Amino acid sequence: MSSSSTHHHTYSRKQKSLGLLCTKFLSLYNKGGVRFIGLDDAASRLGVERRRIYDIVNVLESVGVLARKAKNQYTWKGFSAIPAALEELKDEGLKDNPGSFDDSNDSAKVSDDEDEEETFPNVNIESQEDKANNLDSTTLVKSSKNENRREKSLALLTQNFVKLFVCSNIETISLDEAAKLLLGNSIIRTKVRRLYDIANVLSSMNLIEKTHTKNTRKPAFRWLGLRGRTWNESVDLAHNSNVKESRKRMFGTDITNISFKRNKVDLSIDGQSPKMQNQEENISPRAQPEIRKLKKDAKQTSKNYQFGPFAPNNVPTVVSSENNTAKPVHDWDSLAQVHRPQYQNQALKDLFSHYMEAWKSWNSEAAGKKSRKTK
DNA sequence: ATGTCCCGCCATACG
DNA sequence: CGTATGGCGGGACAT
Repeated sequence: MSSSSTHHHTYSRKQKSLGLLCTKFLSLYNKGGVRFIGLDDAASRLGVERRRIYDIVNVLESVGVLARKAKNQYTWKGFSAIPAALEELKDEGLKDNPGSFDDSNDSAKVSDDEDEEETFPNVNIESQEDKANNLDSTTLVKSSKNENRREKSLALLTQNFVKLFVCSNIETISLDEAAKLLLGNSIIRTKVRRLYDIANVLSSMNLIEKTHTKNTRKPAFRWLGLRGRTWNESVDLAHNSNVKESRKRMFGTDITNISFKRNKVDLSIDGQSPKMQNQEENISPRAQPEIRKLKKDAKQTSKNYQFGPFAPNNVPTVVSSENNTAKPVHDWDSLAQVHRPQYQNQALKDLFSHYMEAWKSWNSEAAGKKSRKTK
């Protein structure tokens, strides 16, 4: 395989990005009727290696869009499952963070802040059977390993990343900051890299959007959440597909690449898949049957508790101010402004304390760079 | 130079 | 053992 290659430099990184791949994945399986998703099928259809599918699937599962069913098999839950998933992550996040032994404000900031400051991201693994375990050592060991494994999984990182937004009033955050907040056991650098992956797929779902910090400095991501979009099974996907991509180097004649592997195109599960999606991701549906202008959009600034877009259980009549063709109308922006960045609970305060500490130390450490890990 | 992040080696988990 | 998962990070591409 490999095929000589290295010839046509039509190669463009963007075309192979995880985000775009995720968008394709989504549009491919969001078209009604899909219930099961085989990883092999997805991989061959999207023309990528299995490895990439794992990345996507893991984060999608973290937000409820997919659910693992069995080996090589996932169940499509749809965007409508997102609200519940976020809700769950939310109180899960608020619930944990026991603080272990921190009743008073964090005192002193450890002289040597190596890397092990974790305090927030704690998978609340209920130990309801921490004592009465008839489990043989094997199980214990395995469990321990799984835990350790899981500890650094993309899925967990994703959940914690999301919790960051959903549990606080943080609206925008840079990946560096996020990585520091979500310190685990891995080096910051590695974590940031993973965060890029996560951010990309989350972006393709429009749960977040790339921007820059308030200081108009470093790039960062802004939480969009459910906004007012119709996260329902019907239609809607609205991947912001900008057509302003005529930024080619060599020559952009086509997007041809992707070597359709055509591995095993069985498609047994897919009962019907007409013409499926067109070639491009730019579907420009914008159908929007009737755009009831409604009122001026009495934004739900009222009291949705704290985060507007949390549909309790149903799907409110949508408000969706379509967008798509061009720059999405961010009037959520103003909505976001309404939210006062005030911490409403102790947990968040703590979180921010640590955040500040980490930030400062990291900042002072500055470009410590070159961790030169003894290999 | 710094920010992104693709690619795929290879350790693990699983069967 | 073979196969399925998915950490992890070198280093290429973007800005």
